[in-house]
Amino acid sequence: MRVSQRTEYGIRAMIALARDFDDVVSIKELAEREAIPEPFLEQIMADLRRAGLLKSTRGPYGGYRLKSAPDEITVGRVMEILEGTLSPARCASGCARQRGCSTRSVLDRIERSITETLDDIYLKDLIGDTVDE
Amino acid sequence: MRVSQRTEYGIRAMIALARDFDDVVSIKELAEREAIPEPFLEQIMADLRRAGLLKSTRGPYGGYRLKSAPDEITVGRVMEILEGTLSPARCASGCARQRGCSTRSVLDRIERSITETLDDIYLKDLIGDTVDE
DNA sequence: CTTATCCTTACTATTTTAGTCAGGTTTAAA
DNA sequence: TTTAAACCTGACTAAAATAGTAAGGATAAG
Ligand code: FES
Ligand code: FES
Repeated sequence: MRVSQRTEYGIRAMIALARDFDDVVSIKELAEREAIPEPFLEQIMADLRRAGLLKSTRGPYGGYRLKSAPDEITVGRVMEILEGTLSPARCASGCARQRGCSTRSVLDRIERSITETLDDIYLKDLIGDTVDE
Repeated sequence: MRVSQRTEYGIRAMIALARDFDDVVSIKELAEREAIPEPFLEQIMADLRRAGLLKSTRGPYGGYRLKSAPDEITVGRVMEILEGTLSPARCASGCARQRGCSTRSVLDRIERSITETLDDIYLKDLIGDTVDE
């Protein structure tokens, strides 16, 4: 049940952008600062942009910035995008046997508690911390 | 962040044994009933036994049974054994940068809420459900 | 003694994750 | 208007984790 490296990188990048909310930061810069492989980060940022969390500017002096303020973006949303879902279940949410499936009822409870926890943590709450890796 | 097949099988097997608390059930029987590959289940059961959740009897008419009553075993304990840990963090709990690591603080919060949730669910609470796969 | 069962270790195959690469598109600035 | 710095995309490869298999030994009932 570990979180993927991809997600971890994404969270770190988002926190870094939250700290630098007024600036546009390039992937190159961000990758260096956070010690993340540049082309890998590029993919991650593209996903976060497509999901509507970032806006990008192309060309020289271009880069990324948060689309909303750090106190409007939850870690839950970031993780949901990067992990695909926050549910630990192995079968789709519309599974026919869902009703009455013991394992599923347990996994659904886990999902609810994760969601509740993460929807309460905003990027803003994390920018005070000193290390991000 | 999905749970492994191994863990899912393990939970199902434990629930099945909870239903049949008075009997000794062989792996063969259990594997058939729950549609789990027999030699794979064998490994899983051995882990649960080594961790102290099951007791086994060898030889003909042998098999497994729960070591404690279904109202004394939590799903949290079962999952902890099968997953190794309930923490989604990628680095060990003694990581040097743990203090002040933003990502870690988020992952630790997730772990706490998962643990709280799962330590409240006993096998007993699940034996009423009709389907287990 | 034979057979059913657990027990252990080692192996293989499959799937997922992590990361790379190549080449295209946009845009600021010289 | 050319150049270069950035984003953008999709396909590819490598590594790691997971799922599952195989082989053979140990124990105990009948
Ligand atoms: S098998 Fe799909 S919900 Fe349990
Ligand atoms: S790097 Fe180990 S706790 Fe964050």
